[in-house]
Amino acid sequence: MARKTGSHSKITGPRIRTAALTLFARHGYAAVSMRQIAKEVGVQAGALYLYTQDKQSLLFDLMKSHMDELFEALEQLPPVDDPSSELDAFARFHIAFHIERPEAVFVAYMELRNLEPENFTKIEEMRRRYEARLEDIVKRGVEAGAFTVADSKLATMALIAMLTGVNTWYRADGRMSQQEVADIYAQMAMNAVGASV
Amino acid sequence: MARKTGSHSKITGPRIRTAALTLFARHGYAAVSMRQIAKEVGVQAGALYLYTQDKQSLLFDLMKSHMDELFEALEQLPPVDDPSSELDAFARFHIAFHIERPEAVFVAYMELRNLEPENFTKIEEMRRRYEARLEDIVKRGVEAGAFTVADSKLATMALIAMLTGVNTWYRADGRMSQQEVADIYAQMAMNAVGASV
DNA sequence: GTCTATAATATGATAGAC
DNA sequence: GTCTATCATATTATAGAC
Repeated sequence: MARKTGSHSKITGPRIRTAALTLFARHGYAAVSMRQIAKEVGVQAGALYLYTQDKQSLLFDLMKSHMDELFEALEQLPPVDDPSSELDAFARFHIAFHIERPEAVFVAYMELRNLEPENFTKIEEMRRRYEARLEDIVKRGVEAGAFTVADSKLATMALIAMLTGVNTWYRADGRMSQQEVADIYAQMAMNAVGASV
Repeated sequence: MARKTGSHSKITGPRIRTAALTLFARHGYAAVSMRQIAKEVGVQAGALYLYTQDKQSLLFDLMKSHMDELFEALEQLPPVDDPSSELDAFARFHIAFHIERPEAVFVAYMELRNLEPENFTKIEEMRRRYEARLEDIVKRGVEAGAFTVADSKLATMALIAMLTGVNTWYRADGRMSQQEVADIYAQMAMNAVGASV
């Protein structure tokens, strides 16, 4: 496996992805040109096509990787017994995961409409699956008499929106630590479904 | 004030705004061309510039109008005495207002990053003012002993995110009426801040 | 693996005819 | 008030040199 002079395939690929993620998050997919991405990486525009089939693939791969990471991390959650502990753990997990990668979260949500139909379907399906995980917890809590909600589906959507909303205002250099934020939001999530803590 | 044949200034202006709003919501500001908007309206691209200074003004005017309408509607809310009733009324107002104009809400949030700096500042200031109205309610509720929250600012952000989240899934032809949704969400909002209903 | 050059096309905005 | 034509520029993506 001889390496040619000037070859950087192991490093350039990830740098392109990082630059694209940052630029897409800041200006939006449609507003960012391949030349901007190339400039950020320090290569010419043509070189990008050695690492991605086209601009759309670049976006899709970023969103797909984000969702893959989300599920991978979710599987690491230690199992707990009662629904209240489950919801508490999920809330804390969701906040920790999302707060740590604001750009990816932003792109995953904001750029859905810029995905071509079949790519959109794939990402939507993954998002649906993730929400179903939370809905399961809510439903089990209701069945066990631990939660009081008028509608499990609506409660699930309300919880997801509330928890993900942290990303709109949280700053690492703000007045609160990630831990404090997670504590407070987990409590509000529990309250929202009428759980006693 | 003679009117020339073929003059439609009274009707074309609003139609341009409507078309732009729909297209911006569906595809994003950066992805929509002036020619697309013109085609939707049924005029040539050049004619758009009789009604808007440029593409950026078109976006800003849409967002500004949306925020103006929001405040106008908020002022119509009948005053109530206790903080619990105030929060209940605000939650119902917020959902009703946002659920009725999904495109404007979507654009107002998603296209913030495509506003030029001074336009961005103006819209952000209005958004901040709206959030402050809710924060006031939360704070008064805490002082009155009606709510139990760890932090008023975080509770406010959590409530706004939860309530606005309705727009991500609500469809007029769905299984629930707007009234049912408002009832359920208002209840969850009250729960979240530990209010007894 | 990266560059330069370029094809093919789209863009925002304006000028001038009607 | 609207249209056609156009300017000046930017876009994605590819071909071929090194």
